[in-house]
Amino acid sequence: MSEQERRIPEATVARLPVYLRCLVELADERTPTISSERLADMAGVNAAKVRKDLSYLGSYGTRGVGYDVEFLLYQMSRELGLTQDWPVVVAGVGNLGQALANYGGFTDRGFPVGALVDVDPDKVGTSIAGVIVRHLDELPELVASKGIAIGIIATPPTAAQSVAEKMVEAGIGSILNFSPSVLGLDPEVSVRKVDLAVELQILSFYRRRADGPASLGPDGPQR
Amino acid sequence: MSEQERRIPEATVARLPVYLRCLVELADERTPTISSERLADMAGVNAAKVRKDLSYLGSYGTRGVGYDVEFLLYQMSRELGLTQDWPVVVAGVGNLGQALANYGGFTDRGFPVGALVDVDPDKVGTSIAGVIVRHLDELPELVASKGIAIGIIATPPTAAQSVAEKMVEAGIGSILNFSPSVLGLDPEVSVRKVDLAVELQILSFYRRRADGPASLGPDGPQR
DNA sequence: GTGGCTGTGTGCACCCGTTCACAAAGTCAC
DNA sequence: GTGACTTTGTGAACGGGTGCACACAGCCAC
Ligand SMILES: NC(=O)c1ccc[n+]([C@@H]2O[C@H](COP(=O)([O-])OP(=O)(O)OC[C@H]3O[C@@H](n4cnc5c(N)ncnc54)[C@H](O)[C@@H]3O)[C@@H](O)[C@H]2O)c1
Ligand SMILES: NC(=O)c1ccc[n+]([C@@H]2O[C@H](COP(=O)([O-])OP(=O)(O)OC[C@H]3O[C@@H](n4cnc5c(N)ncnc54)[C@H](O)[C@@H]3O)[C@@H](O)[C@H]2O)c1
Repeated sequence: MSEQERRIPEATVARLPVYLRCLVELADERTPTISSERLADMAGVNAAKVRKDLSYLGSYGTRGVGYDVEFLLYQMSRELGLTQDWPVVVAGVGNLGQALANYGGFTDRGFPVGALVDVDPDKVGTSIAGVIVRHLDELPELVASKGIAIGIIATPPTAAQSVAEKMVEAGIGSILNFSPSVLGLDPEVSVRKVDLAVELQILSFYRRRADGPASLGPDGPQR
Repeated sequence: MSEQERRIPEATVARLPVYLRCLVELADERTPTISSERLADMAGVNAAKVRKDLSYLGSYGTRGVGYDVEFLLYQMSRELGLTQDWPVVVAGVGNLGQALANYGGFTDRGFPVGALVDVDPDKVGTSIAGVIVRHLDELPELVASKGIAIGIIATPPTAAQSVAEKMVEAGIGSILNFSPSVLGLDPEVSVRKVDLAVELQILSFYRRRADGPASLGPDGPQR
């Protein structure tokens, strides 16, 4: 696995953020190195999988020792594009949108809330977590001026498709969709969907089956 | 594929709720039948996949015609265990917990909020969406009296593991975890995790790669 | 009834991802 | 320097999921 341009498998990409969080934790407690075995435990996956996943980033381990936490943390952040901030815009500041806007965890991880938009005149102009809610129509200017890269959809499902299209028009190329609706967009645009009702229904399925196999999460086994 | 006990693949289970939502939409607009092709379009998947998925439920289609919407809806609801309600408890009524409690979409889909629990004395005793917040310690009685089947964790990550254990002790067998923490529980317990920061980081990865392949969602391609 | 048409159900080949197992690389004690 | 020990990196086997392709079931028109 030399220094060529490796293509990282989809499944691995989905696990990198989990490893990343483990590494942050380890770095916080000043652990200098970590073996694939222990990291696997923390992340709830198989050790061989950890090694294979990490090997896509490069041969950063030391045989007989493990991985240098700080170094791996840096390499992984770089690979995930987390060496820079990615401001997000939240569309729809209802129940969920407000919770997202008030949540500090995103900003901490490099995803500051650059803008909030809604169409409700009662909401436009109000301020949430220090950010003033703007009208959806101002999206293009907001995206341009704040350097917004990611759009989060927290509108009712009926509005989702049109909001998504406006985001794409405004230059956004990555969308996280919380509404239970299937978006039809240019395949160039990266879309991820979080559908809470779907999660509950999957749990319901396994429950009904008198405890079938422990369910798997979005991206592999969970613990 | 006779009337024997079919084992439905994990990947199929994750898609059934998506089909279900499409069917509900179709039923609402009084569409009598639907072809795999059209349903595939609506769900954003491949038509052959739809047919194979549906075939696990039984041979409910009519060749040359398609599937009877109402009938399929019923069969699928039954298979997903949605012919009954599954009350949920939300642990942690902060930003996210309150948004969840206020959200009507769960109750509509058969997942009423049976209880809310927290440990903050300022929150215990208050009422959210008509449900009084109780102390975490009351979980066992609440689970028993309200027939709660599913636990939703919306506490800070540090509390997640201990809350999860208390849920399991109280008799809960299915958990939806919103905190960014890896839970270690009896494999009998079904756990699903929704980690918003992970989703954003995955988007960040593909964005950095100057628009790699459109990302895939939790369970397959998305649109 | 017959023929034509539409769309299901599924066999099959392929691909991606997982896991095992082990050689090689590196560390450390002496 | 040598040897024992630890842990990586990866080849190879396996398993599950996807999507093509097509036989054939069922409907409709006449
Ligand atoms: N609240 C939850 O816990 C929760 C859980 C699961 C899913 N969801 C989904 O998230 C979405 C939002 O849920 P919610 O509870 O926050 O709903 P909500 O009704 O509280 O808020 C929706 C907000 O979107 C705004 N809006 C409507 N049309 C818009 C448009 N075209 N552009 C911009 N904003 C617009 C509304 O003014 C409102 O402020 C829904 O699709 C819902 O299904 C929410
Ligand atoms: N708010 C969001 O939009 C958002 C987004 C992504 C992830 N999350 C995750 O969801 C979780 C909750 O986020 P939040 O923003 O609502 O946090 P929050 O701090 O607003 O609320 C947490 C609540 O949990 C309660 N709590 C603490 N310990 C508890 C315990 N042992 N048992 C029961 N309740 C307890 C607190 O009293 C508080 O009410 C966090 O893990 C966070 O990382 C939240």
